[in-house]
Amino acid sequence: MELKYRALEGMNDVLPEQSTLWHSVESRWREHCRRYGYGEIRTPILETAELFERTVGETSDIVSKEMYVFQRGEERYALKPEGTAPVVRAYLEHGLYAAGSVQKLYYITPFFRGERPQKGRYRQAHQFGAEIFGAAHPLADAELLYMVMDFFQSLGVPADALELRVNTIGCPECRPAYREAVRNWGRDNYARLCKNCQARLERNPLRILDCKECVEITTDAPTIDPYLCDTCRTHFESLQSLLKTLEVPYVRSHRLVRGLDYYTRTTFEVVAEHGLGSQNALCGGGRYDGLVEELGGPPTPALGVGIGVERTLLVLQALKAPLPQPAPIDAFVVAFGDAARPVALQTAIQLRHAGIATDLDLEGRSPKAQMRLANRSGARYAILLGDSELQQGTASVKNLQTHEQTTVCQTELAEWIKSRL
RNA sequence: GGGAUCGUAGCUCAGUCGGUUAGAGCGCCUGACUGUGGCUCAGGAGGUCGUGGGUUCGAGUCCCAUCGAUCCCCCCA
Repeated sequence: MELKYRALEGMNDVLPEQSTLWHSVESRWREHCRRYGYGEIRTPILETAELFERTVGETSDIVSKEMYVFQRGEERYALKPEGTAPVVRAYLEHGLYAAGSVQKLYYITPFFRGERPQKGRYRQAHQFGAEIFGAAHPLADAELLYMVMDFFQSLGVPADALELRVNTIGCPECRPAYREAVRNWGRDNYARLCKNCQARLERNPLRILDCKECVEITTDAPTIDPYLCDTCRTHFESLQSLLKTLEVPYVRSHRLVRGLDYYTRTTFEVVAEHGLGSQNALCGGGRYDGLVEELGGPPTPALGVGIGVERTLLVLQALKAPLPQPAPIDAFVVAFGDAARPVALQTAIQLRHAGIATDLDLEGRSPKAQMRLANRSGARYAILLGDSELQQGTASVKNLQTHEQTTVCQTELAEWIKSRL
């Protein structure tokens, strides 16, 4: 069949078979966040493009070449390319800082990036997010990291299938000096750097550390530790000590600098060994202590995480975890003869009102075909209605597993089935 | 944005050296059984071989272009 319309490149439909899995992971996330004291926030898919240009950064790949932007009238809009900026915007817009103390917000959102699709990377993807506002203490970092690893464990992903990578990238106090140091090192080693990194040198030298092509060369690049200010160093040290106390395994990754401009101090990601191909980061996040103020709010320390839903699903799939099956219906109503068809519909509705998942043939099919449908539906009971049942005000109820058949008064039908499910 | 591989029925795939009317399994529909499913048997529907062009007496098969899918680089969830 030649298709006139198909889903756009990198955009996927989730069919009923798959959506059962989505539901189970989504509800797992909701329950998990509830236990950790989070409230849900939902923000629009569309924001003014400027929000992301200001926060994610004009030079970042996400904004400069992947963001879906369009104009309508005077306003430039963007489909959200990530989850944090809109939440910060909403946090300010609704004065959530006025509630005092710490605010914890979680969400499930689609996001959009115009990249070439590959395994684990799509143009519309979905993200579980969690953000903490107003907590400067490393306790917040530790709790967030623990929560993330705890989430994967609750999904049945064994700890040794994952690697938590943690780093600090300093703050506006101490990072400039480090950035200069990396830049100077880069100038000294200019000829050895790849083309990309030569360009990065002036614009965003820290990203050189993240370059796969230059891995060999950057092993002797300066590390941030000697440059960290007292506050940043203490923060990072106590986070690491807390992780040890909580027995969260992690590795220090000097290369983890992240591609979004708003990060300060703690950055982290979780990579999976199996199931993800080359896009192996399951989640990423960090601290963004300057972002709220940058958007015109009061100085507010904050941090957050984004977990890729599709990638999580791929990892689960690779683990061969048993797929959650959609719950079958409870009853299937079969009409023998045309006179019974309206009664069958009424009966189905009556059972549904009683909370019994019920279906029936909607094509006027033969009894035999209806029985086939009943069998295929997975229903426990077939409710058979024919002339004789209609006359007596009864229904023949057939248990499709045991083949047992009983006559039940139509008025007692719902109760009879309910008590047996 | 660059690259590699792949496009035959709803799905998974055969299809020889270029040769007559396009094949299987699964799934779907009907019947055997006029009011009773699964199993079995019999029959049936379903294809512009992704699309367009070219080579040839002849193209699913060879060539070119194009669209799409998958994966990789880049980047990131």
